[in-house]
Amino acid sequence: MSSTRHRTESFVPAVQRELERMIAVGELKGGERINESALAIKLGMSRAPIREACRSLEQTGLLRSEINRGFFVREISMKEALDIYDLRAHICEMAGRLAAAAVTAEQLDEFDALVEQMEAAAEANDVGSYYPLNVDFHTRIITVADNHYLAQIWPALESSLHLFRTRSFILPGSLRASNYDHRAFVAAMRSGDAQGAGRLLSEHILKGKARLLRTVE
Amino acid sequence: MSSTRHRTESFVPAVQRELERMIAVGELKGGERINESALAIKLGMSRAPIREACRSLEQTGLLRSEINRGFFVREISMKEALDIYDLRAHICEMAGRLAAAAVTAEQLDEFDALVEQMEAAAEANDVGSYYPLNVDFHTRIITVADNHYLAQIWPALESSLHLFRTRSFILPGSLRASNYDHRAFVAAMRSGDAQGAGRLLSEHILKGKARLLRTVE
DNA sequence: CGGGAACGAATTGTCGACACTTGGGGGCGA
DNA sequence: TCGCCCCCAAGTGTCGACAATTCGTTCCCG
Repeated sequence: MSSTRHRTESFVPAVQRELERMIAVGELKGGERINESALAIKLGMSRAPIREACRSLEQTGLLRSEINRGFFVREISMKEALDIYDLRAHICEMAGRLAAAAVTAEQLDEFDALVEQMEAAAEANDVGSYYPLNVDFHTRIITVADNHYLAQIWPALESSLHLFRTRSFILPGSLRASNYDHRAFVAAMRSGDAQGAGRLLSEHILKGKARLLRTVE
Repeated sequence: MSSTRHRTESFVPAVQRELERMIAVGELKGGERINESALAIKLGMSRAPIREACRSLEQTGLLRSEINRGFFVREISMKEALDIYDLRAHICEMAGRLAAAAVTAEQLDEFDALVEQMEAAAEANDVGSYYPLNVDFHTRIITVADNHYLAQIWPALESSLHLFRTRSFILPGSLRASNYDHRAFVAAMRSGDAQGAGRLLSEHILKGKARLLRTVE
């Protein structure tokens, strides 16, 4: 992105990641407009790759576009956040089921390792460590499920929740409970209980939804 | 798109629709490369909006991009096609359930009207009429389900099947059977049986998958 | 003192140009 | 004859520019 590395990787994916990061971290807030020129200068490139990246993110639901006004960080209503949880839960039922049927012994060990890491983070109430591990855990399930289109739509559901400041909804006390679910899910996979694994994972998401609802009241 | 209508609608959505059409109709075939310059000339515009539209379609899964080689129409393997059916079926279970719970009397009548139109097309073995009606029917279910993210991911699943020449898989005889499912689904919605509606819709998709499988053997 | 039109700055949507990369064909050596 | 390398055409990735549009502000009129 700096200067003279030519044509070995397109700018577009980099911009895409950068925008996702800015949104996830809160540098860009819901409803805010993307200033293409300013971002282009900041990243040391022209507006063309910026706009292409924005088009991508528009399709994933992170941005929206208004004619002649450019791209805006999408704002997500409470209803939409709950919509996402419902859909994620339903999709996870399938993902968990497929993953349980396809998971290998090595993968199971990797899941165990992740759970242990999360356990440590949960004990320390270290949300900053827990969060990415949690994302990794769920992404890995999708990967193991081995359904191309499942993997394709997952990022949209995952990243859109960033619009809602997900982190603030992870109450310190809930980390342990959340990881308890993970452990149970892995156990179900290990025992070959596909149906159960799917159900557990779905319920796990719905608990997250319930936590969200509780924080609003 | 012609000449001097300025800035009342962006070119990008138009290009997007045009590319989708070309793919659906078969003017662009799986694996084929999008020649940006040629398409730009053909549509009477520069390459910028073309590329932005391609980025969008890349995200939806209709195109893929290779560094320094541009955009290609995505090819879809048999496994991926079956993946889509599985995912569609699972998602439709939810969509049907939600739709049944939210549908209004007027909407039910609209569904009935659609079913009648499809019935006529089925009787006449007119796949060309049946197909868009069928797409409309399912899209409408998603709309009625009223889950924003459900509606967002649906087009990707819907359009990706175009890559597989869906039409050829609609065997003449299957139109009636397919519409029989539609009728049963609407009936379930009307009777307020949300669970049943979801199940019926899911099974309806799985029958499509089964038909696809049968055509290969 | 308030509302609205008109001006100007800021920003988007699109364009044409250019450097670089890729793929293919012809020529050269073996 | 076969294989390799070089060169060239085709085409992408990115850039800078420009017209059209939006937004904020000022100014005018009531």
